[in-house]
Amino acid sequence: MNLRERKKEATRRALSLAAVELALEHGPENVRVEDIAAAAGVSPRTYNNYFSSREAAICAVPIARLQLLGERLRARPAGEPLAEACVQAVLEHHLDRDAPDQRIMKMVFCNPALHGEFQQSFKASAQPVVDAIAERCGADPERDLFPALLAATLGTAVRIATQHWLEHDTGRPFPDVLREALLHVAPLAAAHDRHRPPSDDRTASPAEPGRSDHP
Amino acid sequence: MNLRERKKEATRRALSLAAVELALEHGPENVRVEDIAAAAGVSPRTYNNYFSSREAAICAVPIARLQLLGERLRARPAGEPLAEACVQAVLEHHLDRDAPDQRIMKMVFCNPALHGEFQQSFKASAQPVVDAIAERCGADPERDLFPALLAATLGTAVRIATQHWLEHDTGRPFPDVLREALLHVAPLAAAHDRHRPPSDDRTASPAEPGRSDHP
DNA sequence: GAATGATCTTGCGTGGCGCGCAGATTTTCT
DNA sequence: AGAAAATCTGCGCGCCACGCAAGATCATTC
Repeated sequence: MNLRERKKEATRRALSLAAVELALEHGPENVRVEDIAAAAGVSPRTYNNYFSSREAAICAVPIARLQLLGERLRARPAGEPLAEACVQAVLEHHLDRDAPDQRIMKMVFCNPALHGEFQQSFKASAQPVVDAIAERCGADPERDLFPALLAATLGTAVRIATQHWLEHDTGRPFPDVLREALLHVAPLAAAHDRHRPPSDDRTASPAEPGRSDHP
Repeated sequence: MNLRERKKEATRRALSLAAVELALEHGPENVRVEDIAAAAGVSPRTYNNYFSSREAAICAVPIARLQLLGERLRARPAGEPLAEACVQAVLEHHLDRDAPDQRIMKMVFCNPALHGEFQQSFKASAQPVVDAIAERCGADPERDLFPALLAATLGTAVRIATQHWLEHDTGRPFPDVLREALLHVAPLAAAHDRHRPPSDDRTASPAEPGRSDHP
């Protein structure tokens, strides 16, 4: 890779990292482009060469992780039902590191501009996830809308879990809430499995949504 | 109702209608606040007393219809399974009038700023839908996250159907695509029914997602 | 290793937006 | 009718995205 390209990627990274940092600290509305640029050590005009808005800079961080989710999904054992694979991959993806992501997600989901940018970037960058799903259930992501639908629904589950966890602050830990949301949407994948069993194992639906009484 | 309140609502309506009209004609980016205000016959400053952004003004139109969806859902026969009720209500809701809504949805879902504003407004204004779902399955929308999750997932299905229909332009009519997307997410509701059967009828899952070969 | 061409950065100017403020205007209440 | 409350509007400020063109930096070729 060129020095040029490395530098470019470095400033891009510095910019989005600075944007997230400042947004987390002062709130996304109270951060000026000027500050982000200064924190990354470039001119404000240069900032605009990389991102066309504060929102895009902030969302670049969680969006970049979507590629990882695709890999996690592919890494699930081949015989595993689609629903189980999705639930586990998403859980892993949100709980491995001590996750600054949780604070970021909160911020993104609570701000209209951020949320919009995220959705838009999601549509563009969730292709790895869509492809992984499509591969797993032998569908053509171009003709069949199921893979995109499942990917989007998983995103919805994460979003609703986050919002529910933030607003109705019961004492439940976030992983619990996220897991419940994922188990609720799992039948969507399970139903698809039931039409084309992944291998020869089609005993029972792999995951049953737990009623809100937690263990 | 006061003269004052009627006038206020009238200008609000005029503003959002003008915003949608102009956005559809020239594209949402090529419409200035000044134009919207002029089209509605008020000062630009007044526009900002009603909506804090172009996006909010445009989204006010489809958001207002969400209340109607809630009513449609309640109007479904009491014995009907949740999944079937949801599918039918959403289909009705998108296909009754010749629907300028379709063009509006296209515009909203393709623009990041609009989409974000829509999601945010959705969260606030989908309460009628959430409540209707909660009532139908005897859940407390405050404690149980299932109603909000189902409502959001239905929204996701509409969105994905719209985007899929717009981008991969196969010759299929939109209602077909929408119906397929809804049938795909129906198992989410069906699974919940299976835990608490709505009445005494728990024979079969009410809707099976059709494979992509259309009739 | 130096020259040339491609690419990136930066300063400046322009057009637009969101909103606080305060005076004029309209509506409501007594 | 007159006082009080709510609303509309013009003005000004700070912020932002972006086009343009000059300078700085890197890649490639000889």
